[in-house]
Amino acid sequence: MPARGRPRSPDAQKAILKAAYELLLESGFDEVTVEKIAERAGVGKATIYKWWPNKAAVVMDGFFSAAADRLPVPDTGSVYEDVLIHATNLTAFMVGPEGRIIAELIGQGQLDPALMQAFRMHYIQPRRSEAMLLLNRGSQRGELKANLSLALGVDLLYGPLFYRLLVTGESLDHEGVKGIVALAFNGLRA
Amino acid sequence: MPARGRPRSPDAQKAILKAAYELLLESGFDEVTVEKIAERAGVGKATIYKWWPNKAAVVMDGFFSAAADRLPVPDTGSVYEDVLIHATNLTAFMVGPEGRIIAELIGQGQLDPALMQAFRMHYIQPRRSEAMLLLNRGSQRGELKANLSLALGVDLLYGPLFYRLLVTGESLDHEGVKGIVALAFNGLRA
DNA sequence: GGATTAACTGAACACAACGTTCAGTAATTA
DNA sequence: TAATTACTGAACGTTGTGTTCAGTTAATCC
Repeated sequence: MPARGRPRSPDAQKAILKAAYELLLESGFDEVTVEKIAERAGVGKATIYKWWPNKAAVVMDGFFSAAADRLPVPDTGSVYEDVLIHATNLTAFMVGPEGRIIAELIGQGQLDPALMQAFRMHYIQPRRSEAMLLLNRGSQRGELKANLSLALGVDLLYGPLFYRLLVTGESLDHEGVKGIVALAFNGLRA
Repeated sequence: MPARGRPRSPDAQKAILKAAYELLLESGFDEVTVEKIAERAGVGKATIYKWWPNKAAVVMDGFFSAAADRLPVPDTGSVYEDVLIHATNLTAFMVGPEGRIIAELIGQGQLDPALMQAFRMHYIQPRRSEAMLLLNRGSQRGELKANLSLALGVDLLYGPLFYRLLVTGESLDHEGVKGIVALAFNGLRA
């Protein structure tokens, strides 16, 4: 059942998302305005409001469509190694230019529940699933505490990383990640 | 050296901070406007801008002046017990009405470095200092790993709490806190 | 091909909040 | 009394949001 009238322009959609992401990367969330997105995308402002309810929604969609790649999920045979690699990759992302974006979007999310839910669904949950996969494999191999809750394990491992990114603002280099993961693992091991 | 002209009105200051905090509690950060604060405080808007650079600054100051009490620092003789109590108290705060405020302020902080720095100085650091005091006592008693970095220990214990508050949105009841603290402590113990 | 349907553009608009400015008035010290 | 500084109340400019509307374009249906 093909639509009746003029179809939605895929080019316009792509251009909008791309422009939104570029502007976000260049200048930060509250420098981005819907008018600028429209201008750069070569599109009428009304078109944007036709498909997204507000600025935050477009910008977040732009982020998802640009940064949708999932992190590689390592499989070295050791949970500890796997988690260290995964956490290191995630951290590398978070301290780069994308990290400021993630922080800003989570920040905005604190004022906008719908936005936060979208961010959880599209970004947080996938990362958690990846991590839980690793932990689950280790658990099956008997490398972890018998009745360990995987979700709790993820909280313990990744919580401190986000805590630093969002709250304390401390730097997060490779050594830092290693320290956190190592210490947390003392608690998780069989 | 008493000031030259008319002195700053302490009543006005108090009224402004009180109004800001009340509005924040009632309606959330972006429902609060400077005009509403001025109106409720019975004060000219110009007076507010005379003493604070922007809305975020007044609102945060209002929060500090209302919620400035530090958490009681327990001393049971057991680090584990002490930390559990402290973490439980902090969590109780964070899941209450104040918790939404904390999340909103940290959220705003992601877009405003000066604001975030103020929040760290007035709220985050004191909590961390309290926690480090507890850990330090335990360390002196030999209850913790020999060369444990106290700062890292705090990250491991409190990171997951903030992570849940700000990122995953999972509920945080007493059992949840207990689970996190217990698991983290496996990693910290001697 | 003509009629219909729906999307897109571009411009105008109303609205809200921010932050500024200014004239007039109040409180304090020299 | 003069000088100084703060406070009020109102007006103002600016920016960004989100809406609306007339005109145009791209598709399907008959």
